[in-house]
Amino acid sequence: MPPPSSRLVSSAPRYQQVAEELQNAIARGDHPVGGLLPPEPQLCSQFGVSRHTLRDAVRILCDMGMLHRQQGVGTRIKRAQPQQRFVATLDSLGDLMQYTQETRLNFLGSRWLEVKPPLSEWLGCAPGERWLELDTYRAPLEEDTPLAHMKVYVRPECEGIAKDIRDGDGRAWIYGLIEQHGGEPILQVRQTVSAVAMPKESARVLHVKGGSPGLQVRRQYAGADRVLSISVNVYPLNLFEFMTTWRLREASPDPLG
Amino acid sequence: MPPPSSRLVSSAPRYQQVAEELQNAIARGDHPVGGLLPPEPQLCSQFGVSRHTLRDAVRILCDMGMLHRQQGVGTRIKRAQPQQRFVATLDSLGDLMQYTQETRLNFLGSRWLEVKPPLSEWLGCAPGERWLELDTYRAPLEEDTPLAHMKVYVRPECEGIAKDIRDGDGRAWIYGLIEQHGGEPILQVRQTVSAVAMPKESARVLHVKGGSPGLQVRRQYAGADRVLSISVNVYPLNLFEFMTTWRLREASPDPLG
DNA sequence: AAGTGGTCTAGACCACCGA
DNA sequence: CGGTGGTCTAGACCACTTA
Repeated sequence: MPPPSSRLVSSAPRYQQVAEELQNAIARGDHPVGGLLPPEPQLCSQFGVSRHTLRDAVRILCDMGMLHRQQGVGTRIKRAQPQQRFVATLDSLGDLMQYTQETRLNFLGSRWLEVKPPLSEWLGCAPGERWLELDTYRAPLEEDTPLAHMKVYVRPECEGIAKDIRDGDGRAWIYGLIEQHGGEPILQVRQTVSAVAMPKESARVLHVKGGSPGLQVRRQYAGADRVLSISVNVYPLNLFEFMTTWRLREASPDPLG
Repeated sequence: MPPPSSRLVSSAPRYQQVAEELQNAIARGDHPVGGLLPPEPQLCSQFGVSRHTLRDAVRILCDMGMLHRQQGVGTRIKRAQPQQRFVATLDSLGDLMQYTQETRLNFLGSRWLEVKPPLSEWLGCAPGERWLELDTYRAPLEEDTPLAHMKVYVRPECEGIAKDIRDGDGRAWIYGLIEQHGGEPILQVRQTVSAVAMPKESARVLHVKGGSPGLQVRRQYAGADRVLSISVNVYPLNLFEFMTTWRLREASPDPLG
């Protein structure tokens, strides 16, 4: 077997070359979407590489979402083109609550309620279930001008959160409290941003006119198989922007650090 | 060498165990942040695994952003805790313009302007530069009720975009047009969502009252070293929600498919 | 039972970096 | 130059799926 280099053009590692050739073959339609790739041993001999090298190549295409490997079955072609081109990352949800550091969470009250649509849909539960509603607002550390009105809905077993917020130092972090009281890790967060006409209740808290423009940010915190909690934030005009940066997946990993 | 299993508790693959042990060691401070991990051969004997298995383990921690490998130097500890816990992905920006399929982009007009703040900041250029402003709106395919008012700002060399939109079939896709005319791939998209009081101009286009609540979605399309274009969308109340789902990085890759 | 991908080993050579 | 991580091979056994 000749050494892997000694080619003319290619200086790229063999597994990258194989990945590229495979990608081209799939894009060309040699392997139809939905079908199975030939077994690894066959591909190995076809490309003249060891199984390990081939698997490194296949891994790349899996990461790009084109292939899906399943033990005992085979490698299925999911897409002819790479998906997930853009990726956004969060450092442990720090960005989601970016200004937690400079603000304080204040307790207004809490009450039990039987949820109705659309709340029940947001919670992923049947109408009529009992959840605890926490009424809070967020303000700068030294002032008391509210920046946001927030309602949080938690399951009965997380009732203790209310006390933590009421008696805490205001540095509480909904995300952490949920994991702590629910005893279940948060695996997924879904965030929905929309425009709202300021509801009366929020308007009163935020000292703005009812019906004036506002931003509603709804966050759904989910565990393995159920919604653990949701929060609904309302921000007045000009006080809040939500920014997300998407990077090309292939691009160098975070040039900023 | 005993077979890799025959332990009591662990059924997880050895490389995952090693990754976990390494992660714990780093979290404990055995290997200080900023320092170098012991060389791979040493770690191999320490964990009693082959170099390949060890490298699989190290790869996991690299993916979690805790380690950084550099050929000829070593493996440096970047963080004691995993970063980038949550990840959101976009399928080639399909979600960003999710309803492109069902709507049409309509041309209203275009004009040259010398940009001023805040536009110049959004464009990442000096005030006074000349950009082309495209005025457009988006409506359902069969109707003409506008769903969104959109302004797009492009560099002079992308002037042709105006013609494409005006004379096109309305299925044009800003993202694609920019890459096509600019001759430069888009590497990053930054999206900023905020509440707005409906500007007069948008209000007229959207047939709503000026000053009524609206959602502004600003998108900055950037190439390798400069902003290629930005678009500013304004949506009326109740017609648009922006949703993002963040998943735990370690979680299984997209249970929904 | 046969065939798939998943894991692991032992050993080799290379490209790169810093002293 | 010596040591690092990067790549690659040949071969082995295992876990899983399907029939």
